[in-house]
Amino acid sequence: MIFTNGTILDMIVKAGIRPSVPRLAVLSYIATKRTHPSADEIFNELLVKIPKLSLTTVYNSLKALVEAGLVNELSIDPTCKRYDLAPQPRHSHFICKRCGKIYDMAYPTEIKMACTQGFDVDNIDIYLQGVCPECKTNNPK
Amino acid sequence: MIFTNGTILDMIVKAGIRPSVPRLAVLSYIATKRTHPSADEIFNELLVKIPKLSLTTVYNSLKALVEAGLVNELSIDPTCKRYDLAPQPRHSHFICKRCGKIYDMAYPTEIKMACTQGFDVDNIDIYLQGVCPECKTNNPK
DNA sequence: AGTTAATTTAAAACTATTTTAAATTATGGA
DNA sequence: TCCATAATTTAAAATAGTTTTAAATTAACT
Repeated sequence: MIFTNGTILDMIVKAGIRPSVPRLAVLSYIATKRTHPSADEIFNELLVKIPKLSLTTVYNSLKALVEAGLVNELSIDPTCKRYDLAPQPRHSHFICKRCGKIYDMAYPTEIKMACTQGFDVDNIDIYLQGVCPECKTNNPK
Repeated sequence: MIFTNGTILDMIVKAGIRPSVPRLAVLSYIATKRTHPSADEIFNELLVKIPKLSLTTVYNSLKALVEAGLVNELSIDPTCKRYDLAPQPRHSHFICKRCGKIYDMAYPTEIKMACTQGFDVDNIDIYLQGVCPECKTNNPK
């Protein structure tokens, strides 16, 4: 088991889905790097270690991991879906409009959501946009 | 000027872009219906009144309106971009996971965002997911 | 070991969006 | 008003992300 460790394996097994090599590798990649990668990024990175991997398998694995509740799909990037490890402390996401990098940010200590009467709210995503510190110095407008 | 009224025309002129028929129609549609429509929805609805309209023109118009600050692009729907009238009181968006309809919701009276030091935050989008009142009664799981 | 079910794969299909280049329309000056 | 120029629209093709399909492979269970 090269691409993962006990924790990743445990997560998948406990979630009740089969711990195939691609699923372990995909979840491990998302959990280790914390880049909120796209399917394409995951595919290209894993291809180095798993030459037979196909992009469809990455999509399949992501679908299984999302359905199992191990991975969250972010829609912060208008060009493609991004993926984040689900069992994390609640947090917001920031996308830099210069470099496109996505950062974790603190979740508001309190959100006063008025007027949700009658709605069953399962989740609240908070997406911030702006310029990251790195781009402010290295990539000024 | 069939497809608009003084307000829509004024908005476009004041924003400094040319008030072409497609732009007036697109902005008018977004402003009148408040369905947070996709480019495709806008195209199909307007096609009835403007038979020569092309989908590319709708995309072009949306791009111009977004750049002019009159329209906001929402990424709440993972399948396609949705559009909302920009000069509105700040509000959140709710997407129903049963029917896909998007609702305006109140914006939090206060968001305590910690840890944004070093980041220039231009915008904060709040996307809620869950089940809308209508689906709770008419479309139970 | 053999059967069945799940997963992976490559290929093709699909959908949303963008690009291209030509045609049309609007604008501003002679 | 006419002409030149610039902006906009259009249809077609291209692109990009994702999904579907069906066959091949792999794992699980007798």
